Amino acid sequence: MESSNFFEKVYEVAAQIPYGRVTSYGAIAKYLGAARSARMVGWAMNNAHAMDHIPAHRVVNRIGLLTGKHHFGGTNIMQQLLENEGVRVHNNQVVDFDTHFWDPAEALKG
DNA sequence: TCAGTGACTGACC
DNA sequence: GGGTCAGCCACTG
Repeated sequence: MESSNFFEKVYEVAAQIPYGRVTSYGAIAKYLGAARSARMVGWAMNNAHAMDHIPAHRVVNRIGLLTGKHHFGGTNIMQQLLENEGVRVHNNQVVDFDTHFWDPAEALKG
């Protein structure tokens, strides 16, 4: 509701990741003013797993590595989801990560 | 209640 | 240039 909680904000940011784009845990954490709490973003994503409107597969680590793919119930579900959106993934890593990178600080700045 | 763990990151050596 | 350490905070046993 008020999104006063850190997790709530993480959900809102993650939910606004455009189609075919990806971002990093640190980027979200930094946008929320908690760059040191990138782990919390990861944990939030784990909780976001229950959220249907949270594209957690669009959130990867700072180098575009699909570190959380094992949390999708499958072995390469996360990769398939990204590839389905036009995001090339190779060796569990997003290809041209810098090109597909979506910075919430730039898109949601205000 | 205490201690360990984790979908990370930046700094240090 | 690559490996290691510490910090961050919530959840579980």
